[in-house]
Amino acid sequence: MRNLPIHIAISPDLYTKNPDSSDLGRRIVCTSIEMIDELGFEAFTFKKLGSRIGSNESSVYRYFESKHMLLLYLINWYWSWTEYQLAFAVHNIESPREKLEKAIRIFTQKIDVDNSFSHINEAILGRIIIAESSKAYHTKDVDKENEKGFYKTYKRLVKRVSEMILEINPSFEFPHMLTTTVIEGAHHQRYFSEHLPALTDFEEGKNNIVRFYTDLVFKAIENR
Amino acid sequence: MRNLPIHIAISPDLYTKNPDSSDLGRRIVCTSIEMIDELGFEAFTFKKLGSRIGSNESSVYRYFESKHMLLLYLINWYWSWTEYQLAFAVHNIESPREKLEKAIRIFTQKIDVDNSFSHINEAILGRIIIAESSKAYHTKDVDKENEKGFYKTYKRLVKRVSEMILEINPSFEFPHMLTTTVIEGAHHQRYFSEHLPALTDFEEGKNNIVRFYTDLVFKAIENR
DNA sequence: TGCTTTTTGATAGTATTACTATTATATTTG
DNA sequence: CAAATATAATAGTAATACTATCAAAAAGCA
Repeated sequence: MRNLPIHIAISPDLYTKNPDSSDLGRRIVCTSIEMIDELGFEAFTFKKLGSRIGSNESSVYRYFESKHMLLLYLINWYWSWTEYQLAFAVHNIESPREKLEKAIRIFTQKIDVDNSFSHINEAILGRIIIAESSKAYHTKDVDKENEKGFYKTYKRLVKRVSEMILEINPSFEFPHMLTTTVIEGAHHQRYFSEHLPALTDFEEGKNNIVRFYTDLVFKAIENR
Repeated sequence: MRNLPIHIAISPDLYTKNPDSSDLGRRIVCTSIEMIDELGFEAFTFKKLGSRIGSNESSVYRYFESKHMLLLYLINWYWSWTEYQLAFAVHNIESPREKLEKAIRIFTQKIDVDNSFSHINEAILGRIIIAESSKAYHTKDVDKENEKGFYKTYKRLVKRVSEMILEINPSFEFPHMLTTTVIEGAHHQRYFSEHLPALTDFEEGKNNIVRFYTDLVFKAIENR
């Protein structure tokens, strides 16, 4: 997938004006990624963002209704991008086990920059997803927002991986649980490894997160 | 453990004045649990809490420095309570496998009220832990707060379960990862089952969450 | 080129939040 | 009963998460 100019389409429900349609919009997105990473989501404001990009608050509001909608946009962008990574990784691979192994690696390995999408730094965005994405759905509005389709990118990805699992073992009862356990779990382990190391068994360069979850999945779907 | 007046001690670093030392303090804690559950953590304020308990904002601030510290207090209370549940459940049990199985059940089953602690409703508190607890450590201050010991109750619990795992298989490489994967994972599944069912395989009354994670753990620690 | 439409920028304003500070009034304790 | 302590009431502050308005700049196009 490297260096191919693939375009990631985001549902118009997630923005007021498409940030990909103007230079200002793209600067809003890429600078917001930097700033959320630097300041954390709570300390990040549209006012600060506006002044950093040499514009102002009201211009940002013309693209995104709220901070929260911007976060949802970023999350959906990230999962769409991951979906492409996944599609590319399993392309032309026959073996269902090999396909699943590649998928697990994508979710559990360190997130790397992908040159295909110039203005977005996926490594930084990955850190935001790890640290902030749960705040997007742990809200009193989840149900309403779920109906509006704000989480559909993630759900589609989970469905895709679940199908890979069923390809290997069609009688496995819990493919969705296993998939979300791996995706969310890997994020936790990455976060813990940096901030709460007592909660993990991370060791630099030993690929423990990938190894742990790969082993976990293949043992789980085995018919004893 | 039912109906025994066990006392849960919380580190004084987590409060300004011990809420367990006065009637007002206990009302602050138990009413805050109700209100966070009703309103969600972001919409919950000390002002609203003060007026609900027939007191006011400034009185609440005398017990807790901030909303965030109150959340940390609740989280530590919850994990201490879970630690008691765990100790009680494995007491007098010889078999390491049976002990671990009981532990997994405690983390994955539906949270139930425990009559031992009159003023706190553990079932509601459990919902708060599931929906809000990740907000406590996904902050720019994690490292500082970790040094101050604000997460030590949770870390101690994870350590305890990790030791149970190692009792069964001393050569298992990732006991902490496995433990946090189960605890955090089970919380996610409970949340998803209510709000994002496409992400899980929950079915009422079929005990899928307990079954899934029990199976996952025992297969994972097996030496193939 | 001029003219219109659209996009952006600047300023102002609002309600609410997350506090702090002060002081008066209860309540407890010695 | 006095002194100490706990609580309640009020006021105030800086910041946040927006909304509204309007002028200036840029883009589209005849």
